[in-house]
Amino acid sequence: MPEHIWCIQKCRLFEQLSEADLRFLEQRSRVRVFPENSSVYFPREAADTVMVLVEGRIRLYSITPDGKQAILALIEPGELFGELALIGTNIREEFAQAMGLSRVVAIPRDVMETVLLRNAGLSLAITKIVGLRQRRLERRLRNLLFRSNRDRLLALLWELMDQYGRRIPEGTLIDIKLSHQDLASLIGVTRESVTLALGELQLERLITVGRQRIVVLNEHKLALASGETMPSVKDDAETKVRLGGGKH
Amino acid sequence: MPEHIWCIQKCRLFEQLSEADLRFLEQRSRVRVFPENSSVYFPREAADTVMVLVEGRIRLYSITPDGKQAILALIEPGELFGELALIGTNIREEFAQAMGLSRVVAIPRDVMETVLLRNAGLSLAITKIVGLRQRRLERRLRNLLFRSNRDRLLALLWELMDQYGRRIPEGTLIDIKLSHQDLASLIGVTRESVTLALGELQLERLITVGRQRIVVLNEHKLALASGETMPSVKDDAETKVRLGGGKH
DNA sequence: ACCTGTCTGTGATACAGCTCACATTCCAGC
DNA sequence: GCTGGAATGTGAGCTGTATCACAGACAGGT
Repeated sequence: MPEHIWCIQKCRLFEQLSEADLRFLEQRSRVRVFPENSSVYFPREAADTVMVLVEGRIRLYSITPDGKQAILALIEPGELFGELALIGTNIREEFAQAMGLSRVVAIPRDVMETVLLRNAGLSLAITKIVGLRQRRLERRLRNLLFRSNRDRLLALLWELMDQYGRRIPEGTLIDIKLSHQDLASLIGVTRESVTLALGELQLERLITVGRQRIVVLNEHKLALASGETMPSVKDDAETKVRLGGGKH
Repeated sequence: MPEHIWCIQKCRLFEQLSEADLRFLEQRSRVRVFPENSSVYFPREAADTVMVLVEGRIRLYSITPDGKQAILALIEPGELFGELALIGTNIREEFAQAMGLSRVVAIPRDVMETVLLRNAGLSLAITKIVGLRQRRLERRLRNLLFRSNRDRLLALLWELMDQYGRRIPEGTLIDIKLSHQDLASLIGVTRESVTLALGELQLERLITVGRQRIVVLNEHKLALASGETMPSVKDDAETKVRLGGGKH
């Protein structure tokens, strides 16, 4: 009962649960610790637990046929992952790897389901979380489709700034250690291309780069460049019909 | 009370609701009909309703800065969409367009939330649906990252076969009308490239193509080619560590 | 049966990005 | 402090795709 409860309570998700439910969860779930770079789960492994990350950072990725790593998501403390165990899926589809020493609570599927059925509020909260993740995915998707190498990187920086940005005197520090290779794996380009593009952006005074360290000098310009601030819409019927090459 | 109830009940999602809740939903939501190619909603529009598609088909897409259409998802009857209204988001981020004459039930956010809070079961069901959609998105993401034009198309065909496949004598018909342009918009390549690649696949006797009509001749070969059947895992510690260019 | 607009097919050309092959810099751990 | 491995920087090809510019085929409406 000691750290379990602490871990679970720490996650704001569960704070609305009753004492009884908390204890129930606590008894049935297990805390596991993963050293840096160790694997939390693999594709094809049985997916019978939902995971909550307590501390550390998890990288979800898959491997393309030609051996390249494609990062699907980075999980932060307090976040849920492997939650697809909740839906019927019985095997995992990606790799999950600890990026630093990580502590994880694993909740069996049926336990989670029971608690959810008893707590409509929690259920709703989870729906919202999954929904949020979905929105992130959709954004990423549209930032990959049809976009140049450079634009993908800009969009990624924008996203990262949103999530990990921390104000410092010079500008906004992206407060997470990612190698060029990691960035590349996030947007589906080669490591060399990232190096190149980062160099260019630095020349343009948009950012400054150091080893695993990026500072955004001008948020506004980045926003513009990444196309993330939607243009002030002035869409009359005309515009709509012409847009895109599709059939309209 | 006439067709409303009918529409809502038809959607299996809601079949577990009590009479009272059904009536509540029915009173507060509105049915709307959209002619072919009309818009259901736009980016930046207020997102205060969750939509359920009763009949027709909806295309969710966004427009890239250089005017290309990127299709995020196709919605089928019985499916939920615009569900991000449920989470805090207050504006839509994509275009929703009717691909054929479509009938939609629009449920105000607060109504939906009320019903969800009263029905943990429904809540769980929705979580599962959103989860499913998420899995689709993740698959798509990894099928775009690092993959050649041809492989993207193969992966897409596989996905479409899964979803719209119908057995006919010659093989499996992909039972949905999509132009080459549509396919292109789904995988982020040009229309010409799709035409080319489809031609190749036809030469290889993998598929036969007609106007807005694709028949998969050999599912098994397609599965292999699309890389969707994971290779029989034989991952010892060795393999794991080397895989991908990342830092391990 | 027309005929108009959408869909499809095909080439010539340009260029962005990948590949491969290194040199260099940095940091962590002994 | 060294020093080995990871992270970064840079260049010379090559190749896959986008672009552009058409021409033909089909479908649905009048």
